[in-house]
Amino acid sequence: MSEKKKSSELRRSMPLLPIGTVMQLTELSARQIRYYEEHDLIQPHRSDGNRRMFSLNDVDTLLEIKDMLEQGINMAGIKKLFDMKKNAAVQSVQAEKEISDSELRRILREEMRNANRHQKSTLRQGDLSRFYQ
Amino acid sequence: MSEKKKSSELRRSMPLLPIGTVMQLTELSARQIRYYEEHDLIQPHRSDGNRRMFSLNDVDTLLEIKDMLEQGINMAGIKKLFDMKKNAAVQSVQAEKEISDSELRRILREEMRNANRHQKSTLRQGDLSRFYQ
DNA sequence: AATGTTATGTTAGGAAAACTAACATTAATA
DNA sequence: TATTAATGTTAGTTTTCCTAACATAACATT
Repeated sequence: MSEKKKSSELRRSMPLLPIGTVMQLTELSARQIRYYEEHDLIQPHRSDGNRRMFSLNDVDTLLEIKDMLEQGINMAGIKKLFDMKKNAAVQSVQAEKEISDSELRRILREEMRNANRHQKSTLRQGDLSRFYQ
Repeated sequence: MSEKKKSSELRRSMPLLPIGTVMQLTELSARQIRYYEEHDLIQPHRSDGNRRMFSLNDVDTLLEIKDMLEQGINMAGIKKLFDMKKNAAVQSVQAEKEISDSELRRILREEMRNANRHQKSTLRQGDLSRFYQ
C-alpha cells in the first residue's frame, strides 16, 4: 500500500467533528447517532470533556447506515454486513501481503527514491499525535 | 475547472469545525484565533447559537498567519499580503495598480526590517493539505 | 387481541465548551 | 519613559452536548 493511501486513511480517521456538525452532514438526529453507537456500528472518539468527536470515516459510515435502514435492513443486518466487510478488508490486506520478495524489493527501492527526492512529503508519525486526545 | 476541483473546494469551505478542534489543529489559543478574526484575517461562519464554525480553508489560513507571525511579519503586513493575494487571484493587472511601485518597495522594506528583528524561530509550519483529501 | 420489540422522539438536569467584554502582561519601539 | 501590538486571564452568560429515563409508532409474535 502506498504512503499516500496510508496518510489519507489517517486523515479520514481524525476525530474533528462535534455531533452537531455530523447531524447536519447526515441529517440524522442526535438520538439516532447515539443509538447506532450504542449498537457498536460506529466508535467515535471522546474529547477530554466526554464530547463525541467524529471523523470523516464516521460520517461515511453513518450515511451507509442511513441508506441501509431506508432500504429496510435492520440493525442486526447492518451489523452483520459491516462485519463481513471488515473481514473482506482483512483478507484483502492479507492478499496484499502475499507479494513476491522481488516485488517487495522493487517497491522499497521506489519508496526510497521518492523519499529522497522530497523529504517533506514523508508523513512522520509524530506529526499527527497532537490530533488525538 | 474540473468537477473534482469544484467539489473539493466546496468541502474545504464548509463550516465544519468548532474552535476547540481548530485550536488543536493549529496549536493557537482561542484568544489568538478570535484576535485574527477581529482583524478580519479570517471570517468563520456562525452557528444558530453564535458559535464560530471553521472550514478547512480557515485552518489553512490560520496556519499561514501563524507562520508569518513567526517570521516577524505583523498583522498589518499579513493583512496587506492577504489582500494582495486575493486581488492577484481576481486580476493581477488590477492588483498592480492598487499599490504603486514605490509604495510596494516601502512596504517590503518595512517588513524586511520587522522580520530581521525576529531571528529566533524560523521553524516553518507544515502545510495542512497533507491532512485532508 | 394482547404483548413484545425496534427504532426513534422527548424531556430533565447537569457539565463542558464557547461567547463577549474587560483588565493584565510582555516585548518591542518611539 | 510611555505607547503599542499581541496575547493571557478572568468573570459571567449562553449554547451545546451529555446521560438516563420514559413515551410512542410501527411491526412482529403469541
